[in-house]
Amino acid sequence: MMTTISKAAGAAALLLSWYDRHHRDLPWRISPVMAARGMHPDPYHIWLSEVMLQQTTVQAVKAYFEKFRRLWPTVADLAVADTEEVMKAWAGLGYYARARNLKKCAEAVARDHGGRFPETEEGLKALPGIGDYTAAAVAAIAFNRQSAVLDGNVERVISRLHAIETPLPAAKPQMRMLVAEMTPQDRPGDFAQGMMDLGATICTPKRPACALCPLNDHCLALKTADPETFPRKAAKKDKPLRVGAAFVAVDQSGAVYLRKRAETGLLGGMTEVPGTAWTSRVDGDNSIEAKPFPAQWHACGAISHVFTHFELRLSVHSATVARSAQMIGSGENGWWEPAETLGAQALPTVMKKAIAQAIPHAFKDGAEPKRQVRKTAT
DNA sequence: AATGCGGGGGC
DNA sequence: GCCCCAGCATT
Repeated sequence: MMTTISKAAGAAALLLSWYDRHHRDLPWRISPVMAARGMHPDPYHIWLSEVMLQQTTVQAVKAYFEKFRRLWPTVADLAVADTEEVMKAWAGLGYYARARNLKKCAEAVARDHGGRFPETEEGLKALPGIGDYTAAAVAAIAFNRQSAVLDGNVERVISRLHAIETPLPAAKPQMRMLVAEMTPQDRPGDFAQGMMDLGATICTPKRPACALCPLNDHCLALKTADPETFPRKAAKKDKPLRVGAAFVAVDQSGAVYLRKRAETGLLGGMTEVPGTAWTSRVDGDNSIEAKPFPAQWHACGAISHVFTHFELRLSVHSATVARSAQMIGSGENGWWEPAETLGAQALPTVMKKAIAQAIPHAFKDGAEPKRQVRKTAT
């Protein structure tokens, strides 16, 4: 047992040394050099970046992080922000429950904790949108706590170091124990970030650069097996296909008719154009009752979009509609959005695709997804 | 323990 | 195409 502990401590020292030399420069990060001069990370920045980084790449997060920091410089600013403005700023980043919980969390910190984040894992995890990973990461990075930080990168590194045969997610408790054993009392935050940087740049899913790895002499998978085959994972299910129709109504000024989706579920709280339900049946056609206005609707192709658990194909229809036109059905909570401000709405990517399909120049400055030229929805 | 929940980049 | 990404909430 003592041998195991010493080995872990030696590996941790190597990892920290590597991090000092090879860490990435990120907008929310205090470099080891600056930390040595007494600089501390802002817990608000660490929390904000960690929530954005949940299942999201560093590259995608950078611009959003800067935008949020500019719009809401402190957690108090975010706590009093308009939720709709937060959804607009988050649009395109995905997993929109994160944005709703981000706002709730900021409110809870302001209301229940005097505007300061709790410094313990337990206290952090009690907040909306903060789970095992984020609580440990914020505690370690922002508050120098010796927390075991386990994300997808660390899972890969640990599974290879120990050649863990148990597939994920069953192996997580064992991995967490091994990370806890390896996490140093000194600089736990840098250790966590170092492990994640290692997983992102050296210990990669495909073709890991083992020759450059500071831990290669400790890696059981490298000695006895093929590191690339770790971590073991349960087989994943196939994605079903769903189909539907979307209706892009444009008035004489170029404004587009939009409406708000339900607060919960898929794309919860985000903005959309009217459309049919998305069904798994390819034969049915319920597009008639979903048209928002009586008009000369004309089919203008289809778009395809892949979500986490299904693929969607939407046939897109467009029409020019007088703003005074009689609506079909009732209970619509929609509005006419001017063309100039379309790009600033809380439109998820699939909706931008649909609008761009109907109005090729609807979005300027690269906000426009690639126009898809598919002719049918099947 | 399993499922729902976005979007983009790498290969 | 497939895989993965600094996961969380809910059942």
